Parts: sequence; C-alpha cells; structure tokens
Amino acid sequence: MPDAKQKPAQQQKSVEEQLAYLRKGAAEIIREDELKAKLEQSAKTGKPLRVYLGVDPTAPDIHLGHTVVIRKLKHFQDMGHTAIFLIGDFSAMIGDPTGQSETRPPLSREQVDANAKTYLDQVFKILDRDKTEVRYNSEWLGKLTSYEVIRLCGKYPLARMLEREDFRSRLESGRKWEELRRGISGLVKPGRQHGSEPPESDRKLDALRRGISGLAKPQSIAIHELLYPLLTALDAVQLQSDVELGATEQKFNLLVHREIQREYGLAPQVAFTMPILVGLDGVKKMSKSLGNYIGISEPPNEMFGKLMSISDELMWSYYELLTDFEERVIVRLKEEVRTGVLHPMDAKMQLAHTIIASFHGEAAANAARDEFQRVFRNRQAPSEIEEIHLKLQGNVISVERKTGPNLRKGTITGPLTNIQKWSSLLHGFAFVSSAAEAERLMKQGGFDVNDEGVRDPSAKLDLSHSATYTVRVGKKKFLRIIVE
RNA sequence: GGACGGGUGGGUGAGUGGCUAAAACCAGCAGACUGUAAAUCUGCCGCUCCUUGCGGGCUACGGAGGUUCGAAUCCUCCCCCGUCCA
Repeated sequence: MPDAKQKPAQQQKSVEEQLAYLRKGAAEIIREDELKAKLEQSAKTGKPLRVYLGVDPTAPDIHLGHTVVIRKLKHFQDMGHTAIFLIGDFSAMIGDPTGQSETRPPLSREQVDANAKTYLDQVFKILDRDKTEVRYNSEWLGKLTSYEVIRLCGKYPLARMLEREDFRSRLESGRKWEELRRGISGLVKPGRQHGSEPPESDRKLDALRRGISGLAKPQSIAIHELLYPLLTALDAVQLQSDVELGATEQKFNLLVHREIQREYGLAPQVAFTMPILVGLDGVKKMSKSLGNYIGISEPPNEMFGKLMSISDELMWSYYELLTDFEERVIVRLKEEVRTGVLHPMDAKMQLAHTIIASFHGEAAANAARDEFQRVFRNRQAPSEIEEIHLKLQGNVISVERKTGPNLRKGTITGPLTNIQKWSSLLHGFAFVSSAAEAERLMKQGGFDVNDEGVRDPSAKLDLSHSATYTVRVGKKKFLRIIVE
C-alpha cells in the first residue's frame, strides 16, 4: 500500500461517504446535485475541489460563531480538497451590508491589517496550516480600474440587488414608519385627565405608537453597499472556486457570486451555507457586540463556565455545529437525556470538554472541568484567584495586581488613611465599574469577605496591619487581597 | 430644489415650563430557587461624598446661544437622520 500521505483522502472515501460527511450540519447546499457532480469529477481526475471561505477581518477576535463555517472548510480539507481561506482585506473596507441595519463605518487599512494577522493565528487552530491556501482580495480588487468596476456593475440588475432582505427591509421600514407617523398626527391629541379612563382616540394613539416602536428606525442605504456582493464576486472569479462556504446570512452574496462567475464564463460554484450559531443568551446570533460570545482564545476555565451557562435546548445545536460527533451519536445522546438516563448537565459538561479540548488540548479541558466542579458544584473558591497586593506608602496605596503571567501595577491616590472603604477599593482595582456599583452589590448580598457576607456599604478595610482576605464579588468574581 | 417629520439614559420610547435622575418595556446586575441551565419570584440599575439617609453634591435629554425665579420641555442659529414630490 502506498504511503497514505501521498494519497489524497478523497480517494479513500467514496463520493457518497464524502457527501454524507460534508452534509452534517449544513443549512443549504445550492445545488447538491452539482456538488455531487463536482465530487465525482474530482474523484475521477484526482484533482481536488477548490473550496473557499471569505472573511472580512472586521473584528480582531474570532469566536465560536465564526468557527462553524471554518470547521466546514476543514471538513473539505479532511476530504483532501483544497481549502482557501480568503481574507477580505479590501472588501472589509466597504463593509458587508448583510444583517446590518445601518451603514457601517469603514475600517481603516491599519485596522484591517492588524485584524487579519490575529485572525489567521486563530484560524489555524482549526485548519491545517500547511494545506491551506491563504489569499487576500486586495491582491486583485485593489487593482481594479473604474472602467472594470463599471463593467462589473453592468452585469447585475438593480432590481435583483434590491430584492435582498437587508436592503428591502431598510427601505420598507422607512415607508411604514412614515405611514404610521402620519396616522398619529392625524389624531387630535386631547389633554389627558388624571385618574380618568383614557379616551378612545388616545387608545388609538397608543396603539399606533406601539406599532411604531415595533419597527426598526429607518436607515439609509449608501450606494457603495450595493457594490459589496459584486466586488466579492470577483473573488470567486479570481479563485475559480468550485464551492464557496458561508453562513446562511451570506446566501444572497453567494448566489450573486455564482451568477457573476457565469457571466465571466466560469462554471458556477456551489453555494454551501451553514446555520448561524446562537449566542449564550439563547436568542440572538453569537456576536461580539452583543456580548453573548465565546472567543476561541479565551482561557479554558472561562470557556467552560460560559458553555455550561447555555440552555439545554441550545446545547444540541452546539453539539451539531461545534463538534465532530456523528449525527447518530448526537441523536442517541438526546434520547438518553430525554429518557432521563443521562443528566442534561453531564451532557453539557461533555460538550464543553470536547470543544475546549479541540482548542486547548485534552489536559487543559480536564483541568477546566475539574475547576468547574470545584467552584460551582462544591461552591469553593477557585484554585487560582487573582491576587492584589496592597501597601500603604505615605499618601498613596500601591497596588500590585497579578493576573496569571501579567503583572499590573498602579496606585490609588487621594485623601488616604489606614482605613479604606471596600467600595472605593474595589472600584480602584477596576473590579467594578463604579463605587456606587460596589455599594449596590454589598447591599444586595453579593459581597463576601472570607466567606462572610458583608452587607454594610460603608464597610472598611484596615490597612494598618498585614492580612490576607478572600473576597467574592457577585456570582463569579473572586479576588485575594493581601495587605502588606 | 420643495413640503413634511424626527434626534431623550446600553436599546426601544413616554414626557410640552417646576411634582423629572427623567414613565414603560428590553437588556444588564444581585438575591432566592437550582444543575453557575431555563423558567419563575424579589430587589437594583448616572457619577460622587459621607454619619448609607425616603442624606448632600455634581452631571445628563443632538450642539451652541437666549427667554425665565425655574427648561428635556419655549425662542434663535447650527449639525445629523427619515419620508414624499421633483
């Protein structure tokens, strides 16, 4: 048998097997029969498919939501096909209007470059670095002449472009908003009398107002946003791709790409979409700006805690989209939970462990699991807590803050004595956003010193003699304070 | 170019001269219950000071001025946004 490394994996798997593997978790494959034909062709000629994923480096960190589609790219890579990771460094400067309720501020060149770099480091936690083709679309888009841009625009009708949901709803909401507003000003507004039942017209008014508040505020569309799908279509042309991956929200873009490829005399690519990962809140899509995300570079303990906090229902889509468990295994787990054989919490722990292991390794995942049990099941303080060393020196308190390998130093100044209020100290460490916030926590029982609740917001810490305090602030923040 | 309408706290949005640190809803936070889940219930939710009190001070309703004992609310100018007509 020849060396396995020489032999592409696809030759070892039948087209049917490949399809089954690739299909897992997919939202839509347009069109599946074309994909099958391409796979067959590839198997026959031994020429791997060119599969690409384009990403705009709009934010420096990638989170689990981004990994769904990157993992699918890896699946193609596993099957021996060519994975192309395209960095939309040029298109990012336009900004994808997809899912945007307003025009985004364009990114600067510097931001894009910086983001692209950190992006790649993280991407290769999933993809095989040696087998991945990395491209930047500024390479060709940056060289376009305005003549070429105009020619490109000539290949796609405006009406089609405006069909897309993002644009349509932005235009539509403006119109509706105006209509309702007219309705409101049409009603006379009588002075409302206190204590009396609101008159009929007032109720109408309220109903209209509620109607308005349900609508998104109208947002303008800038012309350059129309260009986004067209320009990125040139990526597909340039790369001569067979398959393009994207989240479901990218469907429109992917379809435009397909058509433009045809216009340029190429065989249209398969548009392969993946579902959007729901964030920790269980409702909205995972995104950094909503704060409901798990970054893939986050420390294992952090990831574990966040994963455990997702709802039981959500767990299953995470299993589907973030692990390599086979479909039938997931179905069985689900069944076991349903029948009570398996506790949902244990299923979730396994999920968390699996995901963390894929980014940080088995050992780190084990450690994170043990730590989780320790802190939350047994309600003990974490084994490693942030330490803050305090020293009163004359008029200032020097603060040394040890966070893992990082060491921060600072001082708290002001009218100082040996006796300091906890609330202002906590604020001084930037542990809470304001002293008022700290006082609030204390009043509500969210503050312990050495396992004893401290409720008095004016409670103080004596700095005159050395001591060590273990402090809990809120549900999950712990701190060790060492007075020197 | 013309005619309308709008800009209030993290978001939506009420509020047309004092009773408004500003309703309501959402988000967020804490507590209870738990499986750090969900759901539910309770409380909190600008900053700051202290003697932590239905306490004092400061800042806040696009921006700048003005009227007034008093302005998110009235006036002037400016900036921004939307709709319709051309």
